[in-house]
Amino acid sequence: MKHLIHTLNKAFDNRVRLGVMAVLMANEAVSFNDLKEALDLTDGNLASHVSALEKAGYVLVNKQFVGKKPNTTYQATKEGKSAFQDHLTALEKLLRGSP
Amino acid sequence: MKHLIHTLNKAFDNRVRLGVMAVLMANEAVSFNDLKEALDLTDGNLASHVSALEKAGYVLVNKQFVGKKPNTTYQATKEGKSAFQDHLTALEKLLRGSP
DNA sequence: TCTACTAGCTTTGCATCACAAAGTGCTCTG
DNA sequence: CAGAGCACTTTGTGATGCAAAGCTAGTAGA
Repeated sequence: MKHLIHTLNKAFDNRVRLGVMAVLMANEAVSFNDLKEALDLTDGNLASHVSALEKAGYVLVNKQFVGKKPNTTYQATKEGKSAFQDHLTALEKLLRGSP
Repeated sequence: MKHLIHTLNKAFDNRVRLGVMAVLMANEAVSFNDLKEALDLTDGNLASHVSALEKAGYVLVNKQFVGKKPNTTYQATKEGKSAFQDHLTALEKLLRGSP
């Protein structure tokens, strides 16, 4: 008997990735440093989680120069947004105890 | 700058433990086998997660005999319920993007 | 040109964790 | 006595989280 918990997306089962997605749902594009400060993470830590989300096709990476400085921004893909929504509704269903 | 994600309870940051707590919030007492079937887990897997929650003081273990068969039931402690509620509200705040 | 600095990673290393499968000890049933 | 059910515990393997250090490319200052 398959339970709801098995439908939760493994890509989001981590607090940092939840935070990243939450920020990216609320803001169109967010820079590396803004994300890092917003979530209070070390850069390596953030980089690894973001790259995991990128590999999953859930975030889009945009490397460019702003003035003379490199600037990488991230945004959620359409897939990412809907997968995240699905994850949230599954979570809610699970937590409201209504199978 | 501390972010909400750092206030999420580590004891609950796993899908199985979320499921266990959700079931225990909805039902006063649940037996080992019922939990195992409800969540579709192997017994070893369930046992380890439940014992983690027990060590955290979030679930209460009740060993007894029903007729002649051993029967272990679990229930959420008061601490467990309130910690879980806190976790959920933190989650919601995080996901609704309203700091 | 030498040095320092920033942004954004990648690598390393360690500790933790999830999970399945197998094993254990107990009791009851046939 | 054999077998089965309950509730674990142990074992083993592979994935994960995380911090810290290292690295690279470009820029700015002296």
